[in-house]
Amino acid sequence: MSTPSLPGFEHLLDAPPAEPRTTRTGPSRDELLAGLNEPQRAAVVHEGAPLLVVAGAGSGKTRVLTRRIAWLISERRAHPGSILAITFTNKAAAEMKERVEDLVGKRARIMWVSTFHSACVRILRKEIDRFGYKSSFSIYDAADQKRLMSLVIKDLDLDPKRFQPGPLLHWVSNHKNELRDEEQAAKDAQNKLEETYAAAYTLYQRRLREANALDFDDLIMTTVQLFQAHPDVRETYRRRFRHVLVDEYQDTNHAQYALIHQLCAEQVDDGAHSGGERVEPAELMVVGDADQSIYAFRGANIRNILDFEQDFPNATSILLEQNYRSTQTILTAANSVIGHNKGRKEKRLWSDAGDGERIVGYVADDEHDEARFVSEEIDRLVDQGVRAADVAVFYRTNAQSRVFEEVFIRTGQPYKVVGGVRFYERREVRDALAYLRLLANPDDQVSLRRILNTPKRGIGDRAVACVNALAERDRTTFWEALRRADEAPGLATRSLSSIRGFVALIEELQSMVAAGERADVVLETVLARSGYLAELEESDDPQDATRVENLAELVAVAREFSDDPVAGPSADPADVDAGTVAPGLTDFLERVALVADTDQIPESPDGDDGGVVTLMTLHTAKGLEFPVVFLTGLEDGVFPHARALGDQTELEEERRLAYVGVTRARERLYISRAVVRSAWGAPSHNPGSRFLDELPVDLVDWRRTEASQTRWGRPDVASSSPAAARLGAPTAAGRRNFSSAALRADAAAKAKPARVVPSLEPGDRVQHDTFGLGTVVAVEGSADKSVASIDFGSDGVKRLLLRYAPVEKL
DNA sequence: ACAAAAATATTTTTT
DNA sequence: ATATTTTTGT
Repeated sequence: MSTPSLPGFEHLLDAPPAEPRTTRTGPSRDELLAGLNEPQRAAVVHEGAPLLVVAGAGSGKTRVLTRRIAWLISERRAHPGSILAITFTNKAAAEMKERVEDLVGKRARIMWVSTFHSACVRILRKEIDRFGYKSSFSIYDAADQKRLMSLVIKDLDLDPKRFQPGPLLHWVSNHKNELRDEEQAAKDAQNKLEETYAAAYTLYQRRLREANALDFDDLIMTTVQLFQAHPDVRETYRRRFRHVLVDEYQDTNHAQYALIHQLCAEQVDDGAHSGGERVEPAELMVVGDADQSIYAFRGANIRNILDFEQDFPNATSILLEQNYRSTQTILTAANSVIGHNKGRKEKRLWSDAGDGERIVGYVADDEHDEARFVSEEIDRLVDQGVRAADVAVFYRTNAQSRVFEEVFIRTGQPYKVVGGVRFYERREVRDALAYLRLLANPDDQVSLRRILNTPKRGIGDRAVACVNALAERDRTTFWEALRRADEAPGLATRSLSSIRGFVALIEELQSMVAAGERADVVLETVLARSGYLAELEESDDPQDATRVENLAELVAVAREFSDDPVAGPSADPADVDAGTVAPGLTDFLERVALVADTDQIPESPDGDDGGVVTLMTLHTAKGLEFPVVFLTGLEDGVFPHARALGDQTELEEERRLAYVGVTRARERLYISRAVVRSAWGAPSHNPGSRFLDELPVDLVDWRRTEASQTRWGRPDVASSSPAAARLGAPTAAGRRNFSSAALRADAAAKAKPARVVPSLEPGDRVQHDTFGLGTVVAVEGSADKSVASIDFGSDGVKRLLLRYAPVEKL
């Protein structure tokens, strides 16, 4: 047969397919099917037609997925490199990979197990040059998008009152999820307003392109477009992936659906010459549960799972209803709540684990009272021998975590907030990353402008405007214009020399990256040489101290990453496996962009200290399970969220969220609400959540009800009553600086020996790429750590790290 | 150009 | 109530 190039594993084509170890080092048939019930087994061994597995909560779908992959590899002799498994989070991907590896060994490593986004990035890094992007493209997250859109609004002179970045981006995102590009949006505009939106979309895309950047939604849409525009590329991947598995299928959006379809659907013969022989489509298995679809707000289309059988003709489906996680009490409650949704396919979870404990309910005076109840209850449970790590507290919105944190800090209960104020969204972290991104992609305008004057180096709005004018006049990038700032009309000399300093800094750092330096070393150098760290360290603001700690942690993350030989996701795993590709700066940035959760992962069960209590939103909780769960804030307006109250569709999504929450619990479930809750500023009085009424009455043991409370706003005479709190006596809470494990930045990062470190002595004349001619004043340090002070005349005396500085001895 | 003061948005949920 | 953005003052 003719062998078209399969990216990244040409070497495999030469080797005989049956490696000796496939004979019988792997698990036996029986091992792979052990402990599975009938439908689970059927799913594992299914062959051929597309398969939909409808997996109720706790029905062991992860097990089915991992066993199936192992089965494909060891029983059906599928090459691991021909398997693509899509999960919802990177964490889930890592876990799945690990479990499969446990079953079939190291060769599992070259499978593609990742999120849609990671998989697309991997494809795009390799192929996007066909669309005129550079492979070093940046990935813009929500904050970058917002910044860029703000610029667009300004450029288009739109009324900032009527056109705000948030709603605009939401609109754009919807279009991208539906695979509608800016041209189509413009064509479809029905009225003036939509025309304006489309115009913003168009300019936004142009700016992204100029910045050689893609936003989250682009990652998927662009991959789909790539496959459309270049059938040969699509064929490459169609041939490559013989088995495609998609988890959480109910949360896929249209673009993701289209991608799967491109890879797995029967090829419609367009009559034309597609060159080679037809490829059998990949075997597809999707797993999901329509009742757990909770991401419609970001474009997930529940129809993808409901219509699976139409979309993929002759598909079969398998239903998993037996639950291995929870007590029957919890399942009955869950079934009862979700049963209030209309038009769903009936599905009743059952368990043979017995009834277990009744659900405990509590009506609190206010959110503090609720938190206190939770905290005291956890104390009691711990006394009874429950481990703190087995307990989770769920809430609807991130803001609600605060009260719990306050109480836990006061009582000394160790806890961990998953998600929330994300590490990677802190200002200092974003600043540091902006430097790195600029180094990887000099066209990245958003990052460039973010750090241009951070720390303050005297490059103000005026200077930026001048440079920008130059860039526009000469149709170059902003960065290019910066480098040629001396040609910019109207630029103050002062600003010019600042800019030169900045350019020199970046260029030196770039040379470090070009030399293949480790991400952590680059990062440390950035922090030191930019003066960013120094500025924070000199400040008296106590917040800046935690910022320094956060940066130290970032360095630690980078170091850990650089030490991990299999970390690089952008490289093809086949390459990584061959040991040729070490994780680089780009890989690190990718990890950071695509992984939402660093503080993530609730404590692993090891250790003997009982671990920590986990706090998270209901959305984050999806896919997890805990022996004890507290479901808090069950009030109309909070959960279900106020915005959903008027809309039947949204209300049903909230109900599914409740269903997800309830089914996370294994043994004990607590539900609570507060009569009064203070939402940004003023307190508000919320009625109980309608979901509470949907629970079977006899399943809930109400410890305290509204009726048992005192009438006229005078609860028990305790110092902690709301009344007392209102009159001064502000709790000593103050500001909480819940810094995560402070990692000392005992720098001393060993640097690799570099090649040509010019040996200089005071008095030597040198040539610098940016500053021109200079005279060496002093040299400190030795070998590759040497720093020279060089007088560049009008540009002043610079201290340069010789290993990276673009200087030449004359 | 920068710091301080004032206005303004922000609270849905995330890759 | 807090964080961020914009305006004002030096």
